[in-house]
Amino acid sequence: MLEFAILGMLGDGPLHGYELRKRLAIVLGPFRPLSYGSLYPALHRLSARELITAADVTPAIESSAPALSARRARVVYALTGDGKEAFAAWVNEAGPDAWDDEGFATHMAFFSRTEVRARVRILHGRRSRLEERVALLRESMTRSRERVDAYTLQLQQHGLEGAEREVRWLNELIAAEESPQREPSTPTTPSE
Amino acid sequence: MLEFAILGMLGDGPLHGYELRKRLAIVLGPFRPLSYGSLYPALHRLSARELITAADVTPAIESSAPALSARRARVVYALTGDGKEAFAAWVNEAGPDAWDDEGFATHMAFFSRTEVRARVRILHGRRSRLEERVALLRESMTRSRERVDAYTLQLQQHGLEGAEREVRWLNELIAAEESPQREPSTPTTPSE
DNA sequence: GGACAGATATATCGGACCGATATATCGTGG
DNA sequence: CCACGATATATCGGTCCGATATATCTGTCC
Repeated sequence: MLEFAILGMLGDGPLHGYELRKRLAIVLGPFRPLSYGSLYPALHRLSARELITAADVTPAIESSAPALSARRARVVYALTGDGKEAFAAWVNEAGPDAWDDEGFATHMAFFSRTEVRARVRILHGRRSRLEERVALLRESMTRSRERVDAYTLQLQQHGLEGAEREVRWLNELIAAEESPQREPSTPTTPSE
Repeated sequence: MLEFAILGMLGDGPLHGYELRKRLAIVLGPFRPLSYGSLYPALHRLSARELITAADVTPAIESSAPALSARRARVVYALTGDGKEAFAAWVNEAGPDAWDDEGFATHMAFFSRTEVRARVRILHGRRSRLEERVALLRESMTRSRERVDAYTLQLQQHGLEGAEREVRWLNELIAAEESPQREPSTPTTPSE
C-alpha cells in the first residue's frame, strides 16, 4: 500500500525521503504522519526491485557556490519505467484491497490519475464494504441488546453512524462521477 | 493494547481463545475481527508474564459421560492476581495512549469498570487530541488551497467533518458524565 | 450410513508498519 | 560560540494482520 503511494508521489518528479514524507502526510492525513521506520525500508525495497532509482546527491563542496545550499548529503529517488508501469497497473485496479479503510484512502488520493471506469468500480466496491459493515453492526447491536453496557452501546452507535455517513458521502461521489462534468442543475437522465 | 483488552475480558471469568475472540469482536467492532495471529501470541505473552494462567481442558475421554460434550482439547485462560492488578492499573490510567483511535476505543469499552475521574480525564484527553486534529486539518487545507486536486480535497473535507462529529459526540459524553445520574430535564446548574 | 459443509479450536509464518532511538548537518538567535 | 530546532537518513524491537495448516465436532442431504 505504502509502496504504491510512494510510486504515485514520485510520479510528480524525483524527491528525497524527508520531502516525500511531508507530501505523503498532506495526502494521507496530517495525523499518523508515516513513520520513518516504514518509509526508508519501503524505499530500499522499491530500489531493490528497481521500481525506483536512488541517487546520492552530495552537497558539492568544491562547487562554485560553496556555502549556499550546501546541505548534507541526500538520497534522491526517481521512478523507473518499471515503476511507472507498476503504478499505472495498481491505480486502475479495483480489487478488494481498494475497499478497506487505508486501501481506499490511498486509491482515492490518486483518483486524478485513475481511469473513470476504475474510479466508479472502486467507489462502488467501497460502498458495498461499508454497507456490509452497517448491516453487521446493526445486526450485532439488536442481537446483543441488554447484554452490553451503555458505553459499548454508545461506541457501537457512533461507529454505525460514521459508516452510514460515509455511505452517503460515497453516494454523492458516485453521482458526481456518473454524471458528466456539467453542473448538477439539469440532470437529463444520466447514463446508467 | 490488545493485551489489556484480553485481561479485561477475562475479568468476567475464564475463557478459551476462540470464545475470547468472539467476545472481543463484539466490543471492539465486528469488522476487523482480530486475527488469531495476534490473539494466540498475545495469550502466550500474558501467560509467560503470569498475568493469566493457561489450563488444558482435555475432553475427558475416560470420564463418565463419554460422548456428551466431548469436544476437542481446549486451552482455558484465567486471570491471576497480578493480571487483575495490571488491568485495574491500566483501566484508570489517563495517559496519551488512551487518546489515539484504538487506545480510546479500547479504554471506553471498559468504562463501566473505570473510575469516574479517569473516565472524564480520558474523554477530555481524547477531545483535545481530536481538536488538535481538526485544527491541523483546517490549517493544512487552507494552506495547500489550489495545490491539491478535488479528490484529495474531498478526502480531507470528509476527514475534517468526521473529526468534528466526534468532538460533538465527546461533548455529549462529557456532559452526561459530569452531570449526576438524574435525567437531563432539570439542569439546575451542573458542577463545572 | 456416508459424504460434505460449516462451525469449533489452536497454532505458526512472513510481512507491514509503528515508535523509539541514534547520528549528523544546517540555520538562527541569544 | 553554543544551544536549539529543522533537515535528513537509518535501524531495532515489537505488535498486529492475513494466509495457511491441522483437527474435531455437528448437522444435513441423499
